[in-house]
Amino acid sequence: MRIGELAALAGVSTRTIRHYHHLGLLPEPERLANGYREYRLRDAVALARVRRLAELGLSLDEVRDVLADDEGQELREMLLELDADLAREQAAIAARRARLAGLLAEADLHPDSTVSPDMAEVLRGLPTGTSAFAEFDRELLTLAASGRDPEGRAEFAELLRPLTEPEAYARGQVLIARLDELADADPDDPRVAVVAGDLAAHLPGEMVSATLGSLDDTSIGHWLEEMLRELPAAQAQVFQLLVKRLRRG
Amino acid sequence: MRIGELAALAGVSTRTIRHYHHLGLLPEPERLANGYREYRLRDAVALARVRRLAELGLSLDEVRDVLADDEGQELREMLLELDADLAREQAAIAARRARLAGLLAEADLHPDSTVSPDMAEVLRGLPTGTSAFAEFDRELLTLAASGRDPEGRAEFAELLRPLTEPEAYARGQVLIARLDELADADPDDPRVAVVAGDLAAHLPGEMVSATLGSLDDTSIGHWLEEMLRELPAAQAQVFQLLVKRLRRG
DNA sequence: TTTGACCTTGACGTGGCGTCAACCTGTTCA
DNA sequence: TGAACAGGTTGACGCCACGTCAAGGTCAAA
Repeated sequence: MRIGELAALAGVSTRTIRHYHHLGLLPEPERLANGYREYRLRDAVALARVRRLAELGLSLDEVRDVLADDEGQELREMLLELDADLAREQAAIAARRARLAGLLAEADLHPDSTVSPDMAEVLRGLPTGTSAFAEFDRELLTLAASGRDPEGRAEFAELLRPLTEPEAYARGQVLIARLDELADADPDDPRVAVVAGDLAAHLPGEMVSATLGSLDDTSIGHWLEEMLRELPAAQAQVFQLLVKRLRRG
Repeated sequence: MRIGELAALAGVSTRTIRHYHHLGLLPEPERLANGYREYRLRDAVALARVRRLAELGLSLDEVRDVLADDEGQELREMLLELDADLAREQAAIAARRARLAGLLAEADLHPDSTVSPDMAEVLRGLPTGTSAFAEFDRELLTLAASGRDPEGRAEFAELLRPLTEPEAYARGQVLIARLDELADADPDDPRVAVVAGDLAAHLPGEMVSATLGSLDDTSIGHWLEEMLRELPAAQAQVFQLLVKRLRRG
């Protein structure tokens, strides 16, 4: 039997067979006078064994180990380990499909659909285009949300939900406008402290405590520092004062 | 923010970030005077988007397509396709785990456990070591079984089950011995036809019809021809006669 | 005689980075 | 001051299970 026949019989490519020879998974058979490999029944059986193990999901290295191992011990261990791997993979795929289902269920095809549906709703509360500060806020929130797992994002969106209600929404628009007015102001401008105070009053209590908790994580605190450097000095100062004020209670 | 900080923030390696720059998934940020990349908030947001899409299972090429696409149309298509892929993968993994469970449930750790449990039982009916013909038969059966899917193997083993019953088992041993005696015989030896006839009578009717059906497949017929060339001439002749006789009814 | 189907070896491509290597920069500690 | 150390830079190879050329040799059929 020549290599093409064996390949057709086993349902693999000739390249695959030669690959297995190269890896030592399959012994090289006799050669005919013209150099062609001449396969016999035992080669077909050996190839079928390799394929069965490979199709179970073992790597070719593992297949070699199993074949080299005369007792079934190693095989059993590998199969157990493999089953555990597959179970994990299965769970991961299920989780991904769940997220996908959530995204697909949303008819909303705005680019923001790459954040979770809940977050999309929150972000719509921010004015677009007109306000540099709102842009900053949007990015901060998007980033903060995307660092969490799906349920974490839902919780996060829940913390922010009070800001989407009509009354709070209107106050939020005003605050954003007042922050934008500080774009060119001095950090010592008296309006800075006032806005910081109003902002502190505006934010939902639960959100504040959750945020302060995570700010105690030094890496997140450091990261916020970095980000504030992108804001005009007075606006950054608002945030500094805000954090101080919130920490005090 | 430098690359290490961004990497820590996003939960990826610096290598990953540079890789995304290379692929054009992430714009190269400004450089500091020393050549270091200086990242800003928008880069962190962009990276988070790439990661979210990649973690959903899109390839990086697909991520690039989605990012380049301003409407959500392409994203929606990809997500649908992706979900179908994941569903297929899920089914494949479930099938593999089912096979694994079957193998693991068998306490039998003999090397033959790489064939299905049913087949292992059938193969135990063949004498080991003493008979070259039995060895051939074992290989043929193993190969024939391994070319099928799990339920196909179960059906196949079921066809062969009559041969494992005590009476048929004893007759089988005798037939194998008689075939071994033909190892050095001439193809025209009168015993050849006799053994072929007894063999035809011995094989289960359902197995015969199923086998003849598949032999009409030219590739399988050709394959059997190849395999018979490994047998001593008289034994091969037995098979040729057997097939002729069975075909006639 | 030519075509066409097969075979041979060898080498590069795939994806998503990990992991060197070889070098530069900037801070910190003795 | 110097040396260590923790960053950064580009570039190149490694991984896995083969797919896919490339550049030929072999053999049966038209």
